[in-house]
Amino acid sequence: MPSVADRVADELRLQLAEGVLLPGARLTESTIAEDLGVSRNTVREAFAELASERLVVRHPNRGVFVASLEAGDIHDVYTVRRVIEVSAIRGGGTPEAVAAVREAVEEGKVAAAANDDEGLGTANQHFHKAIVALAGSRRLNTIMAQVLAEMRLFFHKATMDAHFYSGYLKGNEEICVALEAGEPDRAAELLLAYLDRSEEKQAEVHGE
Amino acid sequence: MPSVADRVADELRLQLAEGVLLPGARLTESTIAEDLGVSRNTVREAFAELASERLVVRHPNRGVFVASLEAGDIHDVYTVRRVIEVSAIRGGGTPEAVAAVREAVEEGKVAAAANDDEGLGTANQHFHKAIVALAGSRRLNTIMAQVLAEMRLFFHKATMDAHFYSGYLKGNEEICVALEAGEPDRAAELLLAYLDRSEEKQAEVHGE
DNA sequence: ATCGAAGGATTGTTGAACAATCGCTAAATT
DNA sequence: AATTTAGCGATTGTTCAACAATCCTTCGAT
Repeated sequence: MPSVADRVADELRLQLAEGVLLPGARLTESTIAEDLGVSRNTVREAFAELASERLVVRHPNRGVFVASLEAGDIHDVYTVRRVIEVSAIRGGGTPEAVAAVREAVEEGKVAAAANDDEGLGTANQHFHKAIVALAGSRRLNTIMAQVLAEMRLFFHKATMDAHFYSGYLKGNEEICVALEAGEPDRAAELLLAYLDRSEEKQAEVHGE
Repeated sequence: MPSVADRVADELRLQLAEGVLLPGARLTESTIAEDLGVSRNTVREAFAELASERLVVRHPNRGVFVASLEAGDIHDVYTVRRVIEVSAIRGGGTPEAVAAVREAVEEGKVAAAANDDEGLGTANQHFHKAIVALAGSRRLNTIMAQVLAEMRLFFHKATMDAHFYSGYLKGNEEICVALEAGEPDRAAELLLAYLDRSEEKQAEVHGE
């Protein structure tokens, strides 16, 4: 039974992920409390949760705002991803963990066949989540989950075209094959190149 | 102007770091509110902050308890450290960042000369913080800070002897030298060995 | 001894209140 | 006219008091 504060946080997370709440938007305690039919205090607890995930930033005495990533933040996020994902993949991982990676790749193929852009995006996230899971660390998994949630925030502004995603799809397949072939170092190289390309694209789309 | 909730969180963090509050101990909202002269609601917000840092765990409807690391958690924490620290040191880092590593090493020497065990411990933490800072990522820095805070929690139970720390001291010096010599890969090897040794020791001290 | 039913304590949540602070507007000063 | 100042309104930060929900324990019944 999740607490009310958790449900509020979930609802807000959803709205953030779906782009209902755009970066920079202000979240007023009272209106959210009314909208969701909860107390202001409960909203406050939810805010604390979201703030700890960097999805939202608190300006003391001014309110909380949907986090918006600056150019520097994009590089920072990709630095984290390079460090974590590349290390995780270098370790190889258990057969089950590798199977999960494969599963994410297939999920992407299905979405691509169905022309489901939304599904392609989530499949891609599942792929990277599975990559990190190779390390078998609970803490790394949650760290990665937070980074991915943070990235979803500006994916909306950057709404990349379908070709972009299908490019990812092919790359993921290659990485997965290298992994399955027992060549984690090669997989790591491919992943690294992928991340560099992705960051470049993001920086480009995100302006200046 | 830190908010009251922040100050409460700071105070609790302090007590956690100093071992006033031992792992597994229960934190009752009302008593803490009284002790610190704040509202129960404010204590609640502080708890949310600490929980997000894993210093404390919430058992729904039961209360919050000082986090206590199980054997599995120790391995997990060291996995995170291996991934982040080794990657960070492999990148080499800017001269200023390397200088910060050197500074932490010297800090340790001073503490050792003064027979200051406490100081030796914090110098060691500064060293690893500086290692991660080589990557130049704000996010990685805060992640590392949290991991170190988490580790401080069970350092008390494990109160390692002075010889243990002085062994660290020598290792840190070697790593630093390798870094300064422009051999980050060798530094990474040393660091990795260090972390493995450290984990082993921790697991040993922590029982079973 | 086992099981189950009160009882007490603590958390989860609400609602209302008030001080502190911020941003804005309009008046006042130069 | 431009800039400073003063005041106003709105929102946050914090407290307090209450109550429902939940858990742990104790006590009693079988």
